[in-house]
Amino acid sequence: MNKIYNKLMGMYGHQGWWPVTPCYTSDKLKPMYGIKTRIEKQKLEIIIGAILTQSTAWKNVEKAITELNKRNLIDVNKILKISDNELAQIIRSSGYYNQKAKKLKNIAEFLKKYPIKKLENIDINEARKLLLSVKGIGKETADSILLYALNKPIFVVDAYTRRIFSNLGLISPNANYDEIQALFMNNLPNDSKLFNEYHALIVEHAKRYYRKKEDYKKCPLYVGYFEGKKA
DNA sequence: GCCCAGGAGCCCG
DNA sequence: CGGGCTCATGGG
Repeated sequence: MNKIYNKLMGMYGHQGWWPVTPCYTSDKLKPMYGIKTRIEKQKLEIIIGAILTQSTAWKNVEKAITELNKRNLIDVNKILKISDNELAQIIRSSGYYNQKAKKLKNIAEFLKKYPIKKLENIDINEARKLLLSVKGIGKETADSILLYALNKPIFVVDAYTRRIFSNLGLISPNANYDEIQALFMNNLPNDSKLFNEYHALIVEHAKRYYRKKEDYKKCPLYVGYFEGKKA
């Protein structure tokens, strides 16, 4: 696991996830990257983005987030105030917009009860359980929120992770979420910074080699892996 | 026109 | 517990 991480890092370098809209506060431009300097609104934007990107290309999500920002809707109370239908139209570009509008309402309601500041200070397992209780938030979205918005050390598993590592023969093609997550977390140091970069690198790598099945065999990791085995 | 995106819920065996 | 279906826009 560590070897592959180092190889990906060598190929693509620091990814600096999660991509967040820069934000002006007291005439100072907050940096786009660097989780420690993020302000509350940017953390909320990450949570919203994590929901909007479910089975959706990030490019379409960016447009929706831009529309939300234009209307100052990266705000729990405002999300609760706007009608489902209006919200759905604003996030239209992200697809599944009716479902996602409801999901945003659900998370906003949840955040009234458990504000981001509170979530940051509770135990990671407890926070995960709470997030999973929200309708529309499954394991991957919950873990993305924990890692990228709350800076908690947890490994995010997605379809790309399964594709790459089953192609390499390191997991079974139908391994479930928990198995895959355990494989990474049991073989890597418990470091949110590492988990952050690793997942981002997996996505970057998969976009290049794992969109079409016929490209899987061109994956440099695959080639390297089997060459290394031979040698 | 066809395929698939940084999934999740629900229903069904 | 796992497979199949639905949700929907936009880019290649």
